[in-house]
Amino acid sequence: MAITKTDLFTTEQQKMAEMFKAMGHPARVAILELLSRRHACFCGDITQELPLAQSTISQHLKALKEAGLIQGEIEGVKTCYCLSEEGIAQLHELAPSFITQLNAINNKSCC
Amino acid sequence: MAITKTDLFTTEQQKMAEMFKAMGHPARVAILELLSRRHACFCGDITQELPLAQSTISQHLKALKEAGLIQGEIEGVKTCYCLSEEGIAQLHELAPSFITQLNAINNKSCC
DNA sequence: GTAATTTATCGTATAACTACGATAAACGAT
DNA sequence: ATCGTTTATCGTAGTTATACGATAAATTAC
Repeated sequence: MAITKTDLFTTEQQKMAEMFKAMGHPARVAILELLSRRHACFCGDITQELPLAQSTISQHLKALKEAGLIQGEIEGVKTCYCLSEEGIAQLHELAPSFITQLNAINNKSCC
Repeated sequence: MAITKTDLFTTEQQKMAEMFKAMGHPARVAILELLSRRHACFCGDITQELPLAQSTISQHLKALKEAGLIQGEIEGVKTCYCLSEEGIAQLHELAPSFITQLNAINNKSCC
């Protein structure tokens, strides 16, 4: 994130920004959609679906995991990924109300 | 964003990622909240509210503007910022359904 | 034990982000 | 015209992101 004055904002603002940032790449949006449709995926499955190298996919998975949106379970040689219950719950708790709150009424007379 | 294979994803995925990315920083979350509350702000107002330098605020405003979420109108010496009607509409159109779609049921039996 | 499979990590190159001070540009007021 | 105000941009430094190939680590299969 480069140097970020993270301690100067509220916990909610930080958490929301963290989740939004994790979703701020087309590949990660696609991964979340994939996990939502197929419910559980091995890393290899995702690598097959997306036009990116395996190592790149792994990095995106790591980013989503660090943001708490997904979780991974090692199953023998493979690792199975799925959406994280707590992470998605927190996303559902914070994001929609924030987004809904944004209203651009009267913007024709912006000032 | 560094090198992004942007043409390998759908337009929706790209647009959503672009907006999420724009909201992926606490300062920009705070700015959006501020614009939502006060409806219109000069750059100076925001600089007073947030603990960041004026040039940094200006950069964040530029990022939000390039993502289409806000707009700015020059008013004499000052510039007045407010939420963009089209941008917020697009956000409302894409983001909630995407977020709601994400369900982490049965994740106890992840695989 | 060896080989094959799967995934994470390392190394690397390039680009973007974050932050700040300093400066330029544009307008209003005097 | 000059000065003060406001904002955008430039320049810079340090950090992070994106992508890939190569390699390591762990398990399965033989």
